[in-house]
Amino acid sequence: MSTGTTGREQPEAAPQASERHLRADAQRNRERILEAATALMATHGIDVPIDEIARLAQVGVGTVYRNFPTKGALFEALLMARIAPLVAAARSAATADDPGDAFVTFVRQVSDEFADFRALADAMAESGVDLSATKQHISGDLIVAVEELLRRAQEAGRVRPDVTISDVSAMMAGLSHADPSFMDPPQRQRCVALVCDSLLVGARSVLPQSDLAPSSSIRG
Amino acid sequence: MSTGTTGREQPEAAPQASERHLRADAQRNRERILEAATALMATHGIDVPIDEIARLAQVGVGTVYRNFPTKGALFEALLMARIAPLVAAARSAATADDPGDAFVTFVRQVSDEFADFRALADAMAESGVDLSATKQHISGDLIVAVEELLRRAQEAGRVRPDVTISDVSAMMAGLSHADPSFMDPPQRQRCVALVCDSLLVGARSVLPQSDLAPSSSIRG
DNA sequence: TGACAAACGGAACCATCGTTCCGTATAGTA
DNA sequence: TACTATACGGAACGATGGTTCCGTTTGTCA
Repeated sequence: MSTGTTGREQPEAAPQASERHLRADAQRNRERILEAATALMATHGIDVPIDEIARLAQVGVGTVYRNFPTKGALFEALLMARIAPLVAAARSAATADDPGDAFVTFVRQVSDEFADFRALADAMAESGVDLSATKQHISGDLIVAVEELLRRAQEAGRVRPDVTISDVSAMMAGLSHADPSFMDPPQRQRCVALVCDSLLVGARSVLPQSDLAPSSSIRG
Repeated sequence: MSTGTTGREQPEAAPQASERHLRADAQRNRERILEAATALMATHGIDVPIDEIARLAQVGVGTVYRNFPTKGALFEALLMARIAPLVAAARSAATADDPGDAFVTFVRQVSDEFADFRALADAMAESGVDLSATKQHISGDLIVAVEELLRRAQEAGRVRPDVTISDVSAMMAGLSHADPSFMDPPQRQRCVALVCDSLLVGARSVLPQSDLAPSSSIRG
């Protein structure tokens, strides 16, 4: 694994990752595996067994292991494919006209990604454990990008100046709990709004209505 | 154990076992098991193997299973012992002179409990799955108690009127991620403060200093 | 002290899951 | 068509962990 260091492993489908010529069936199977793994890890997270991925992809487990040396490697490949767009989004947000709005939009985007791909939330939850070099590198990029976004939003006076990148990371990790299995989308949006309210200067969002929460609160 | 409040524990798990007369060694072993399980689940969460609990308690696994029919039952017994004081705390907070402050104190208390007893955070995280009748009953009590506390704090004008009990539950579930394994205590306190800021009316806490997060936020 | 039910310990059992191995099938090519 | 490197499938392996079983030990009481 620590060979090469060309660093051009493209997780998504990775056609050029194989310099050598892949047989047609091998190419097709690789794509099927990535598809199946994406579908299952989206809903079931990291805990889905390799056997099930193989079955859904209609290949044997051996074929999965021929493409990815370990389950972790497969997991990581999918994860990187998910994180890369977030890095791009954070970078783009950092240069937006209104960094405050861009910050909020980015937080919502991350939460959406957690909901769409449970395995990402899993990775966020178990933050710190068994991160490979690649994963650390890319998620490092993410941190750097968010740091810049945060700085801009603070300079624009939209995000509280006493908030740190650690705070933002931690609050986002908290949001990773907002998976659809026990939280309906409106509730998740309410949480995002609340988290943003806590980070922004003088913000008080109008919380979206939730199905599950009939607010019979005190409002007369 | 910073949670204190009421230091008393109620290790009632197997109803019929507590009814009939227990042999002296059986009684001692039962206590040892509860002690060992508490210690291990506090740091390692629900994932600690029964064998390790038995070893620490210096008993065989069979003895563990004679006291608790399944691992889940043992887990649940410990959990209930942790939740009961929180229910009491919530009830007492609801009648406090300043329900706003009491609300904040309670949120902090829950977060402390998550940090002190990782298994509770695990349970909060996997919210909804395989809750037994007992567990549902007691955590139902907790919800009711927090609901009352929330209502009072809203009536006092301290908590935003548009916040629901679902919001509070969800935000607390998010805080359950704040386990010590990747978050130092000051960082956890910052998160609690941020969450409270999002729920309270016009609140903007002074965030406690974190070891890991030098507050050179806007970059000096 | 002797008898016996209660309790004990931990080997064994079973299910799950990641990973490996190897005999077989096939895409690509001459 | 025949040949072979490549790829395939899935049985088998090993580790882990929850649970059961049973021969042995021990507390209790007469």
